[in-house]
Amino acid sequence: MAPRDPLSPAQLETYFALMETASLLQYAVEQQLKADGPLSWVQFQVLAGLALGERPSQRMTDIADRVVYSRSGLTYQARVLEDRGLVTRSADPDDERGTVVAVTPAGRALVEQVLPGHEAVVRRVLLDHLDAADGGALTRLLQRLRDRMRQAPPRSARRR
Amino acid sequence: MAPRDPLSPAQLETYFALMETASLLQYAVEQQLKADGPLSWVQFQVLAGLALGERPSQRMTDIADRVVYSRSGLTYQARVLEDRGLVTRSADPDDERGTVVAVTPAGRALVEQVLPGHEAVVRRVLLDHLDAADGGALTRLLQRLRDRMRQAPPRSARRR
DNA sequence: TAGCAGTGATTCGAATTCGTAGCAAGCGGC
DNA sequence: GCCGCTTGCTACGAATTCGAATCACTGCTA
Repeated sequence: MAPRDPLSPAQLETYFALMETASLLQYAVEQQLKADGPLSWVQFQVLAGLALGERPSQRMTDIADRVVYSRSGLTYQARVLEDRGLVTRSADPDDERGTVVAVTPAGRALVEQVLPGHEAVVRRVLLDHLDAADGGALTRLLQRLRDRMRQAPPRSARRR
Repeated sequence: MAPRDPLSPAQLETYFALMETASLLQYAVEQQLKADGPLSWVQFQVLAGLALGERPSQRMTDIADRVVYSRSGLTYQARVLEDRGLVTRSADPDDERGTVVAVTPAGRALVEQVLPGHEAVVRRVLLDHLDAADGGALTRLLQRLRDRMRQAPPRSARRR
């Protein structure tokens, strides 16, 4: 990690404003998820990724990388979600080491249940402060940043 | 929380891209802070806010709101930082209920020690992907969002 | 095809995070 | 000046989070 010149105040501000905005938004949606689910933020991310995404079942490590979480932490959460009947875990037929997590109908139903209130919070806290042009610009910038960051080895790739 | 229409895919993408970008960036800087401090993300935020900001001593609740953290969680972290000699805690002379946290010289030294490597990570993961125009646009948008979100009652204001 | 490094997941223990309850001090109305 | 309510912080218990160690299975290579 070769240190170069210090960051300018404007650069530091980009960084801090990003982290601060995300923290405030996350706290706001967590309140809603707890009240309407209850679901934690990570539980919502896991469930929503399965229920709303392309693939209704995914492997543990893929989920952990998607939500930027430790694999052991995801094991814990997967058990919690399974105990609540929101997902199932089964051995991957293609690779006996792997575990495939799949949403259940109850899991889908819970996502549908919390989603309207969730979207309302996102609208109120985030989207209502962006007009169409700003929203588009912000989304493009963030998408590009996310895609670049995803180029790096995922969290699960740490040495052992 | 009156639900209105569902969000468009583009709107959902704004939301998820923001949260995902922040998560990836946070994970990256946490690795550096752990290696060079060691400091956790919240510890760094607390210390850096005191060492680099305007006010080198702040009240517990103000710090908790600034870093979007629970007050009891901040009590724990303040004790940890105090035990390591990085901050001091003392009664607020103006309000005997209050506790004022102040960085020590050792705390400042530690921030100075981790900062170059920290900035290098921020540069590599975030800033290197933004040219001047994009960085400026992103910063302006995020600053405005953050300021709007800060208009809402802070986390410490929850009912008891 | 036996050996073995690599990968997927879980277990375990330690550290942390949070909400609630409780304590102490301020503040307003009377 | 006193009571009742609020506010600032900490104590406590329960839940969660993480990394390291471990177990099981894959697939490469000699």
